[in-house]
Formats: sequence, structure tokens, C-alpha cells
Amino acid sequence: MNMSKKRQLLIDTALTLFYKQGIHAIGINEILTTSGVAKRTLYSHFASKDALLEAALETRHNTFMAWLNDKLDGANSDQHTIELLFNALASWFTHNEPKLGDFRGCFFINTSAEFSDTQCNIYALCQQHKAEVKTVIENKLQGNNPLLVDLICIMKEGAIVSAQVSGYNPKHIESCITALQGMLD
Amino acid sequence: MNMSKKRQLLIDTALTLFYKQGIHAIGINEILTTSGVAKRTLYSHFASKDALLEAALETRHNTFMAWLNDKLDGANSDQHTIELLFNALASWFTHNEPKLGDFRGCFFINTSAEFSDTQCNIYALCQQHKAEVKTVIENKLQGNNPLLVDLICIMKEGAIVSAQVSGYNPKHIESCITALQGMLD
DNA sequence: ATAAAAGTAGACCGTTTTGTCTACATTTTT
DNA sequence: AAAAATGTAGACAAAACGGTCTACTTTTAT
Repeated sequence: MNMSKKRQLLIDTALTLFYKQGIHAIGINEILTTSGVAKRTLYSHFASKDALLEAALETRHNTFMAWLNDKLDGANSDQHTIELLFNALASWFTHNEPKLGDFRGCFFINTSAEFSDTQCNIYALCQQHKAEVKTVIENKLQGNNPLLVDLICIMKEGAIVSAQVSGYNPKHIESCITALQGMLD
Repeated sequence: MNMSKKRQLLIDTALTLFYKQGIHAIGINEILTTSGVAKRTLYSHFASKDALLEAALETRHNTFMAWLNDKLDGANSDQHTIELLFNALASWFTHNEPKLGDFRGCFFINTSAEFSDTQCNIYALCQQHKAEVKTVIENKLQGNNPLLVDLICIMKEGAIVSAQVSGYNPKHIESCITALQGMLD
């Protein structure tokens, strides 16, 4: 059965460990001992480690999209949307978003960094995630302004990576908000 | 001897493979067979795989800084500096910068993604690299405008990551240049 | 109730991992 | 020229890797 409790436990455990430690740094056995599930069970649910990773990416995607939609909900102007978005990111960076877990960059960016084959399914899932996030932002904005959408997304990625590598800096978030809102006039 | 030809060959080979495939995805043995060097030789030069990686990060840092300085050289205005920077990035993304090798994101961002311990030396090297790049950009700009510097760096990271995950899009580069130049007034 | 099906546990397998060791070649010093 | 130090080669080792297999338990369907 696909909705097995163990199956979901495996996905959740894998996601947590993959996100926290990196994919190649985590072995199947560590996922099994952490979750308390047997190896045979894992391989009855998933064909391979990669298949488990794909399921984890899907789960993370759903979690993130729900979180993002929630955060952007109720915006009454583009100015407001930009503020909500980057304040949500700041909250994530400072480990105040329990739904997303302790911040260690973007799971999809990190995963892309570990997979060199841009043709593989895992890479495609990372791309898709980014495309869907962009669509959500696009739809939240009132006017049709592709340049603004691109900039918001680029600055979002830049803010995530900077927070991960160089550490969180509230000034960066403020800079992004100020710069983007300055483009609305 | 530290300047051994074999030593440098090992670093260069490791850098190429690590950058192209990811660090945990490449084993010591692959570096050895590719370079044609013996294992014992590697471990007389480097204490561990991590030590080799540190040397590779250092080499990459020097290469990148030389490339960046070269690209930004001769700018006669902040407007010009921004243009030179982002056009250089675009050229990198499209594999037209032989000094930097085939583009697969930023080696330091990718490396950070694979190492979870933010206290380890490897992470520190990634941070240092980003700080030094920021300093170079800062010094190229005429006025003292911390907000502008932060934004340039954030958009630079965002552009790199977007090009890696979602693919290169010339419009993104143009958007960055336009937005940043719009802030100079 | 019983039979079939699905889930579970963990020993096991071949490969690959990082790193060591012995034996030999080359270079440097005296 | 001889001796000491350094560099090189590749077999080797212990552990960890992803993945399979046999035996057993639990759930589901009739």
C-alpha cells in the first residue's frame, strides 16, 4: 500500500537527513536506523535510494508550496507581496519556520549541486520546483511585469544562498525589499 | 616538496572532477586514475581527501579572483562596473570562459551544499571566498554604498544559482544590469 | 476461520570507499 | 661516489556503500 505509515516515515526521515547532511553524505543504513525501519521494507516501497530521494523532493515541494502560499496570502498590493515574501525568507533563515525545519539552504539547490547529470529526473524535479515557485509569485503580483518577477526570483535565490554560505544578515533582506519596491513606481 | 608537479596535477584533477561531478560523488581512486598518479603519492602530499579539497578550493579561489579582477579592470564608472560584472557572468554561464572551465554553478556554493558542518575549515574557505569577492566589487565601486554592494552580490549569487538550476537566460542578466543601474541615480 | 497478500526483520553479498604498507626508483647531500 | 632522504607505484585492508534474499509476522479478503 502506498499510504503506508512506514513509507511516509521513510520519506520524512530521508528528507530530514538529506537536507541536514547532504544526499551523498547519508547512507541508506543511516536512514533505516534513524527511522527504525527494515531495509527490506524500504526496497519494497522504493526501487532505489534515488527513488526515495525523488519522493523526498516531492514531499518537500508540497510542504514548501503550502508554506509559501500561506505566507503570501492576504497581500493587498505588490509592495505588500514583496514584503511578505522576504520577511518569510528572513523568518526561515533564522529557524523560525518549524514547517520548513532548521534552515540549511534550499533543498533543491543543494540537491542540484550534488547531481551533475542535468538530464536525470532528480534534476528535473529541482527545476520544476523553481518554476512552480516562480508561477506562484507571478500570480500574486497584480500587473504583468516579467522583469519584476525575474528579479524577485533571482534575489530570492541570492538571499537563500548568501544566508546559507555567509550567514544571515537582516540588512540583506531589507536591501532586497527596498530595491524591489523601488521598481514598482 | 610542496611545488611538485604531481602535487599540482592532483589538485588540478581533483578540482576538475569535484567541480564537474560533486565532491562526494568522486572517489580518491577516480582522481588517481584520471591523473595517473599513485595513491601513496597523494597521501604523501595530502593528509586526506578533505585536505586535497582544501587545496583545490584555494586554487579555484586564486583562479576566480584573477579572472574577476581581469574582467572588472578598466571600468570607468559604477554603471560600467555593473555591466562588466554581469556580462562576465553571462559569458561564464555560456561556457565561454575557458579559465573557469565548463560552468556548473559556483564551486564554493556547491561545496557548501555538501558540507553540513558550518564550523569546519572547508566551510570557512567558502565563506572567505565570498567575502573576498565582495571586497573586490566594493573596491571597484566609486562611492561608499553598502546597500548597492549587498544587492550586487545577492543578485550575482542568484544569477549563478538560477543559471545552474533553471538554465541560462540572457533576460535575467539584462534584468540585473537594468535594476542595479537604476539604483545609481 | 482460513487463505492469500502485504509488510517486516536483519543476515548477507559484491562493490567501492578512504587510507596504509611494502618495495623500489630517484634525487639530494656530503 | 656513497649514503641519506624523498618520491613513486600498486597491492592490500577495514569499513561503508547500495541492494538482495530468506524467514517470519501482520493484515486483509472471502
